[in-house]
Amino acid sequence: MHQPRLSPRSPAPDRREALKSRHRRAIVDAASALMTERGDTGFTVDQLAERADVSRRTVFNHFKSLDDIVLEAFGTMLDAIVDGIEANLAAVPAEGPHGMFDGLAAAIRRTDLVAPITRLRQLVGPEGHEPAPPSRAALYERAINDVGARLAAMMMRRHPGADPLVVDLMCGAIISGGAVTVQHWERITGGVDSAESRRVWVELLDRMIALNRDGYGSAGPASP
Amino acid sequence: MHQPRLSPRSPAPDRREALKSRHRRAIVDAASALMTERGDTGFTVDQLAERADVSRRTVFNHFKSLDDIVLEAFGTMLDAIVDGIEANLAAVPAEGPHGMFDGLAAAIRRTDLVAPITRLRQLVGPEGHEPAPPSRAALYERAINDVGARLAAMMMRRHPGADPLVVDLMCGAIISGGAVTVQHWERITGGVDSAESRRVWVELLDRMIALNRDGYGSAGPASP
DNA sequence: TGCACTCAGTGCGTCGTTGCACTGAGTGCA
DNA sequence: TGCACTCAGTGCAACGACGCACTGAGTGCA
Repeated sequence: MHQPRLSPRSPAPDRREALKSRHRRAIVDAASALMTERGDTGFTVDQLAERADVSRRTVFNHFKSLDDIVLEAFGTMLDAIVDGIEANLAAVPAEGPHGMFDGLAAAIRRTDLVAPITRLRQLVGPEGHEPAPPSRAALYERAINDVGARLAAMMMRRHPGADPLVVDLMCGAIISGGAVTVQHWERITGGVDSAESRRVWVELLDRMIALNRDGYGSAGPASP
Repeated sequence: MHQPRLSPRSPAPDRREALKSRHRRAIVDAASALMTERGDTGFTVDQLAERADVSRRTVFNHFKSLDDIVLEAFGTMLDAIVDGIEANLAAVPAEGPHGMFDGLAAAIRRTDLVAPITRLRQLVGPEGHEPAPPSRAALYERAINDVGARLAAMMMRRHPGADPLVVDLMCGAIISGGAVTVQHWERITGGVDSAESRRVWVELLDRMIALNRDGYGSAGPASP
């Protein structure tokens, strides 16, 4: 069932709509609260329903699955990532045939991706669970895909004449690349913030951006 | 539909019951608030529903009529009257064949009936509406009857072996007599509190009690 | 006195919530 | 490896709230 996100400034037309919206909001807010308190997404439907003050059946009347709720609860966090990138896009004018990509790349260089992506990975799969169980990995994957989709929507708004396929692929690649880069950066530096670890981040990010800019055609090892 | 009064100390067994109780309570509380604010019972169902945050249909799902709600809202006030009488009953031991009546009479002499009955009449029918419209008069009548019923219930608890018919008649007579006495007292004194007006009250109350104690057989004018 | 209006109260159908019993996946343990 | 348990998710029916159109009583006015 299609659930449009309700704008806070458009009150529901009647009491039924209001109740429905209120319950949906309460469920998402409860999920956020439980994630914040526990530091992970491993709460049960019963705990969520109790916290939201609805029945567990009602939870599934509003959402298809627990993962859907968690993703919705991630919404604010994911929006913050995209909002940060968008703010930096405005600061850097992009020109020339690669303007869209170069502008995006410049904005990403200026945006803190480490903190939110690290936070996301912690919530979805706590330390010591490498590799994450398939269900947790799938949730993380969906969250990253969601950021890509939101980034694409934002880029389409800024470049209305752009090819939607290209924008979708580009944004998906950039965000997935960002996530992989964070992962490598953590392996190399242990996730510790320092002048050296920031240098490593810039290097890895530049490589990721360059590979995405120029393509992977010559990405393999040199032929003998 | 029978609606048992829910004790605050017995939470509803499930969410449906809880919701039902919550809405019923909200309706009664809203009626109390509106009566207090307006100084009368002349609010509309729409105003009540809005204040209680339910639909006007829901109001009639819980109560048969607006008057039923008003009476329910009077509950605290009416209970206070009976509680006051009961407290004074405990202070005066009643002995002898007329012990029950004499004890009740003594307690009533020590209880302030003027304030609550005056308050009740003001809420039900504001000044300048004498005689009150039939509908308002009916509401007042039901409220007075309700006090009588509560008083009878309390007296039965204190005198388990008493004849229920006698107790019902006695309590109804005493309370109705009290209301009539307040009315006469107001006509004579204008409702003003003073040493003289209190003397008049005691005189009228004594006459009412004596008539009820001894019956109305010789109540008419003396034969020539 | 008839008309227009307000408001209490109602019947009926829809909607969202809820209770309950159930299935199946995943997990831990003997 | 089989069993018992937990938990996500589901189908179904009942319940309470709600929306809506309606009726009738009461009221004020020309």
